[in-house]
Amino acid sequence: MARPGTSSRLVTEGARRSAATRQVLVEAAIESLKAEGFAGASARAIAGRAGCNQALVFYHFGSVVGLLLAALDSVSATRLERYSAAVEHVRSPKELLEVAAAIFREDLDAGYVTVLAEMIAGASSTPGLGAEVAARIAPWKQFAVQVIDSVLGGSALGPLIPSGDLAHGVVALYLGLELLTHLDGDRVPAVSMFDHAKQLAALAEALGVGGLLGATAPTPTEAP
Amino acid sequence: MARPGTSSRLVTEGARRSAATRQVLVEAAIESLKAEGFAGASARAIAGRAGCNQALVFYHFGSVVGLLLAALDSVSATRLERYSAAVEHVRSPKELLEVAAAIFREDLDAGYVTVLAEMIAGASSTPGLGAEVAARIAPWKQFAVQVIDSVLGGSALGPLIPSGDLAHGVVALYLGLELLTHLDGDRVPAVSMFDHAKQLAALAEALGVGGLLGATAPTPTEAP
DNA sequence: GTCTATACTTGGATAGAC
DNA sequence: GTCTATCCAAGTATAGAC
Repeated sequence: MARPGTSSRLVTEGARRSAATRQVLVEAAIESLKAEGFAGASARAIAGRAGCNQALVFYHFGSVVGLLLAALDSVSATRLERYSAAVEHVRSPKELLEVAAAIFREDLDAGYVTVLAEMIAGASSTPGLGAEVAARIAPWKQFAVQVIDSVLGGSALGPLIPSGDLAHGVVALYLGLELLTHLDGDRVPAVSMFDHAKQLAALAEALGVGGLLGATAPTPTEAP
Repeated sequence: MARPGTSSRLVTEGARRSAATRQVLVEAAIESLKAEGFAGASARAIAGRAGCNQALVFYHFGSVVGLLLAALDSVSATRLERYSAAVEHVRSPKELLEVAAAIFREDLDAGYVTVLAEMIAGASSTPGLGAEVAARIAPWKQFAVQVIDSVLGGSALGPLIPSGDLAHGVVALYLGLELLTHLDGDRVPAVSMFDHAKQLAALAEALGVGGLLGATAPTPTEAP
């Protein structure tokens, strides 16, 4: 058993410092990917932002790519947690679009999806990176499938729209919008697009299409 | 005035060689962007593919970025020409989706849009590149607006769906789908998505929604 | 116009002092 | 664990021979 003496305290001290350094490096890597893209996210650039030495990148993460993947992991975990909380009480497609618009605005302002897009685009240049990135995108698509199923699943449209395909399209649209917005810094078109989609959903709900969409869908398997 | 003698012949010969070299460099740059992405598209890598010397990149295009922009110009011109020819006889949304699906498959197989996506993602790393790339994307969006207007313009849905926003979304979706497809080399989800969209369009046309979409819309301003 | 050779810069990665 | 110093590879860009 470990005594709560000097040796143990020292080990804990070291681990704490190490974790802190890893943390600032990951955050600096995220900033670097957002500001300078994959091609500009060098060990030196990242360490500069982190305010620590370039050699630490390799000590803690083995390689620059290793750090970038850790950054992607971090963003992915943070955002998926946020998404889950946001859609928890969503029931109708209209509500979903409203929540999605708000979340998207968040992502746009914070540049989270840029990290994803840059890693995907940069994956071409490093052998083996593609698979790593693909594995980290899978949860995003999985989450989209789950949400779409829970909102459209009980409705008449459910069988017509394969959630897998729709989720693929949603993730793709998300990536594309972020790329375009980041390019000229003009988020107006993207935000405007979401606003009009919300209006259309509201209109569809008001018209007879509401029945098709099944605004309040209880679990269909429950009734005998 | 230039005589059609030896001197003139020599000038023409030189110009011909020059144009040919520029051409193979541009094509090699496209291949390089497709295979190794922005980060991997160096002067050496491109010249290697082109089978000529690395110094020629700088002689003909001033810089690597200059060549990459020329490659983007080439792809953009080629594709827009192709798109224009393809949609020439399109009248209904259903027809448009069918043509779009076929064209998209072409783009996917040939990797044309990858060039665009890589340049957008790579623009973050080079100061000033963003504006150059943005200017070269404008025609794509402009084209999308024009097609959407011509297909939906005369219908009842026209005023409900702002073509500018929709075009922005279409371009974004196109970019995102290409990124995802290129990542794992699996084009099935994207193709499947288009197929289902086609089915939905056909369904909507068969149902009463056909009136809304206005399958055959003559120019409304013609009748007094 | 094209090539070779080269100067210069940046970046990945490691060794060893602290 | 962190820093300094350094090696080496790769990339941009230019000068000058052909």
